[in-house]
Amino acid sequence: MASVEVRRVSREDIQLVQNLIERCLQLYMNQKEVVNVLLQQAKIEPGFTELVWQKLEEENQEFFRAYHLRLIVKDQIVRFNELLERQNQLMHHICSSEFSNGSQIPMRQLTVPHSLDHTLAIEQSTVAHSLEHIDSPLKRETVDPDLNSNLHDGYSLQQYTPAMDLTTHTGRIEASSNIPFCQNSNIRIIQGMNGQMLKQEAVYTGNNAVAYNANVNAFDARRTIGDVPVSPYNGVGHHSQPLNRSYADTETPAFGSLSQIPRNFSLSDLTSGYSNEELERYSREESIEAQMAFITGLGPLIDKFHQIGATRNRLNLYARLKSGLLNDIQTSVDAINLYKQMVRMTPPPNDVAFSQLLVRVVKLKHYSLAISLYRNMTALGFPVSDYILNTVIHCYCLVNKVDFGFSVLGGFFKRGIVPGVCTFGTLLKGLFKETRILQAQELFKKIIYEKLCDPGVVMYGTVIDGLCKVGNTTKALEFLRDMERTRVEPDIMYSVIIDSLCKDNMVDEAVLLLLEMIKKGIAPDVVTCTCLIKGLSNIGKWAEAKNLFKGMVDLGIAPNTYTFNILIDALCKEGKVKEAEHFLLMMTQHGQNPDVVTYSSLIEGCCLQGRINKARKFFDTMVESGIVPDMLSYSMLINGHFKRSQVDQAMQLFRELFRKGFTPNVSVYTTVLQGLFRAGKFVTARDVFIEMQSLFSIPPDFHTYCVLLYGLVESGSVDEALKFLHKLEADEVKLHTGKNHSELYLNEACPCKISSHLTQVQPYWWIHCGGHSSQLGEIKYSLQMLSSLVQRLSLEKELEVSIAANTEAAVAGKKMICLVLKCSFDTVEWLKIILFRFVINVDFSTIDLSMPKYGFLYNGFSEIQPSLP
DNA sequence: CTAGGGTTAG
Repeated sequence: MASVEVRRVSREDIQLVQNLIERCLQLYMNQKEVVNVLLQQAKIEPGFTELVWQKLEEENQEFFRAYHLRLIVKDQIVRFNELLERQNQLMHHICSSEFSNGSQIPMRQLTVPHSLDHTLAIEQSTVAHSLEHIDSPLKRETVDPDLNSNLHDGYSLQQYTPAMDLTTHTGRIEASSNIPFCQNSNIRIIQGMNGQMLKQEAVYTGNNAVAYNANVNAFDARRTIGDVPVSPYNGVGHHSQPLNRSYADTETPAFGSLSQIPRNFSLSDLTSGYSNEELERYSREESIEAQMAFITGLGPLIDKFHQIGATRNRLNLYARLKSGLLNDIQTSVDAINLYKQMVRMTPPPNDVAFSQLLVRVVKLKHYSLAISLYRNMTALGFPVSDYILNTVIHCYCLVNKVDFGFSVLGGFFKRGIVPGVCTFGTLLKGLFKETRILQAQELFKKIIYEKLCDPGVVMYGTVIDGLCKVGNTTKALEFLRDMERTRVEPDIMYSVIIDSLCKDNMVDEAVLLLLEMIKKGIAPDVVTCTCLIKGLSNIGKWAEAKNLFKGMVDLGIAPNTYTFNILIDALCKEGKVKEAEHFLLMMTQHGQNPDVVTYSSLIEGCCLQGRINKARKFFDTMVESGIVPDMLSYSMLINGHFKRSQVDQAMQLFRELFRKGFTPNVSVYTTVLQGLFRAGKFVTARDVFIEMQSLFSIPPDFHTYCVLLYGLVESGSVDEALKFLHKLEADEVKLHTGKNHSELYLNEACPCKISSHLTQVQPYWWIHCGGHSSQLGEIKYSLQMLSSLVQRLSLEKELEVSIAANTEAAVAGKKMICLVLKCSFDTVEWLKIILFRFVINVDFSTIDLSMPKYGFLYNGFSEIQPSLP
C-alpha cells in the first residue's frame, strides 16, 4: 500500500503521501528531509513526494510561507543553542568560580536576535508560571480559574479526557479523501483545527496554551516586540475564545493553521498494526508533543540564562540523585520543587534522574502529577527514555486511561525507541484493569504473532491474573501450564489461580492444583492454604477445611491473622459461634492477635443468631483490648439491634458514632434506614434520610435507593414509592449505574409492575446491579432483597438476574455468582434455575443455560492457543 | 542507578 511502484497512482496514494507529509510538517522538516524520510520509511518515490509537496504548497501558499519562516527561525535557534553551548563551555574554562547573576544580561543582549529575545522572555515566564501553578494548588485566589479547577481535585484527569473530536476527524477525511487538493482543503483543515483547538484548551494545562501562544508570536513576523504587548497568560484565564481571537481576528487563516499544525497526525501507515481507534488517540497525544516539539529547543537555552551560576545546588542535587535517595520526597510539593531544581540545572540532569523522580512520584500515587511532569519535561526538551515512557504509560493505566497509554507509543516511535516487553505488559495490564478483555486479547495476539516482544514471566502473570479477575480461571490455568513449560517456576501464580478457583467454588480443582504443585516441588505457603481453607469453608466442607488447617500447621506453615479471620468468619456465618470462639482462643496461642476484623465477624455471627447481648460483649471485649471499633463493627451491632427490633438501642449506637468522632458513611446510613423501615418508623427514616443529605451531603447510593424503595413498598406505601421514583427521575438524578431509577428496582421489561400485584407470581425478576466491583454490598443486598421477596411471594419460578451493561460488569458478575452460590440458594427448593446474563460488550446469548457454571463468564481468550511457536 | 505481573479477612 505504501509503495507507488508500477501501478497507477491512486487517490489513496496521494492521500497517504499527503498524510505523511503533514506528519512531517509537525516535526518541522523541510522538503528535502521529508522526501528522504518518506523514501526510507515508506518507500515513497522521491519524485512523487515532491509532486505532492508542490501541489500542497500551491494550494496552501499562506501556510507554507509561514512554515518556511518558521523553519528559518528554528535553524536560528538551533544554531544559537550551539553557540551558547560553546560559550558556556568556554566560560567554564575561563572561570570555574560562580557567576554573578548579572553576567547573563550582556550575553543576552549580545547574541539574541531581537524577536527571539522576546520569545524567550515569554517562554521563560511560561515555564515559571506553569510551575508556579503546579506548585501551589491551594493558592486559589492567585491561580486562574481553569488551572485551579484542574489542580484543585488533585491534578484532576479532566485534562486528559480524550477529546473525542469527531468533527476534526471528519473534516479531515472530507478534505483529503474526497477532494484531496481542492481549494478549500486548507480551510477545512483549519476548521478542524479550530475545533481541536477549543478542545485543547479545555483539555490541556494552561502551560501548553501559554507556550503555544508564545510560539505563535515568535513566528509572527508582522508582530514585533513593541507592537502589541503579548500577555503570556492570554487564553488561559478566559478559556477558549481569547487565544483564538487574539490572532485569528487579525491574521489570515493560514497563520491560524500554522500554529495548529499538530493536526492530522497519522502514524498508521508507517507503523501498521494499530486500530484506527488507537491511532485516533495516538495522534491526539502526538499532536501535543509535536506542538511542543518546537519549544524543545528553547528549554536548555532558558536554563542557561537563568541558572548559569547555579552550580552549588547542582552538586547537592546530583548527590541526592546519585545516591538514589529520593525518599525525602514525601509530597507532591516536594516533587515539584525538586523538579524545578532539576530543570534549572546546568548541565541538565539525564533521563535517569527524571526517571527516578517520576518513579518516586508514582510511588506517592500522584499519577497525574507524574504525567504533568513528563509533559513539561518533554516540552522543555529534556531527554526521555523508555523507562520514562513506560512509567508514563503505567500512570495512565493506573488512572484507567489506558487509551492515553497507547498514545504514548507515539513518543517511542518519534524518538526511535522500540517499545519493549515492559511497555506492552503495562498496556496489557491496563486493558485488563478496564476489563477490556477483547482488546487485551487482541494485543496479546499481536505481541505473539507479530513478535513485538518476548512475553516473559511478568506478562504471563498479567494475563493469568487478568483472566482470573474476569472469571476465566480455566483459561488462566492453561496459561499457567504453558508458562511453566517454558519459563521459570511460576511460584505464586499457583496461589493466584487457586484463589480464583476457590472464589469460583471450584474447590476440587483447587485442591488438585495444590497437590500438583506439591508434587512439582513448589511449596505452598500460608496464602495458598488460606485461600483453600476459605474455599472449603465456603462450600461447607468443614472437615476438609480443618484438616487443611491442621495439615499446614504440621507442615510448619504458620497460620496468620487472615487464616484465623477467615475461619472464624466462615464459622460465624454458619452459625457456629462456639467453634469460632475456639479458633479465637487458638489464635492467641499461635501468637496472632485478634483484630477488628475478627471481632466484627464474631459480632456479626452473634447478631445473625439474634444474640445481641453476646455481640455487645464481644464489642466491649474488643474495646477493652485496645482495638478501636470501626464503622463496620458499629454497623453490625446496629443491624443486630434492629434485627431484634431494638430500635432505640440501635439509634443510640448510631448517635454514639457521632460522639466518637465518626462521620457515618453511606453504608451505615443505609443500614439504619433499612432498620427503621423494617420497624415501621417511616417518619424517623425520612428524617434520617434528610439528615444524611443535608448534614453531611452524603449522596445516597444504589443500595440506599433500594432500601428506600423497598422499604416504602414493604410498608404498603406503593404509591409513595412510585412517587419517589418519579421524583428521582424528574430531578434527573442519576446514579453511577447510569440507569434511570425505575430500573433500579423495577424494569419496564419486568412483567411485574410494582403498583399492580406484588403477590402475583412472576416468571422473571430483573435486578439491575451497577456493575461496580467495589459495591459488593449492593449485589449482596440485591440478593437479600430478592431472596426475601421471593420468599414473601412464594416465587417458584425461574429467576433471572441481569447486570446492567457496565465496564466492570464482568468482575461484579463473577462476584455475584460466588455470592449466589454462597447464599445457600440451592438449599431452598424454590430456586430452580439461576440464570445469569451478563451484558458486557459481548453477547452472552450463546451461553449454555443448562450449565450456569463457571467457565462461561468470559471466553475471550478461547481463540488463543497458549502454546505458540 | 530508573520501567511491567501476582495471593489471604469482617
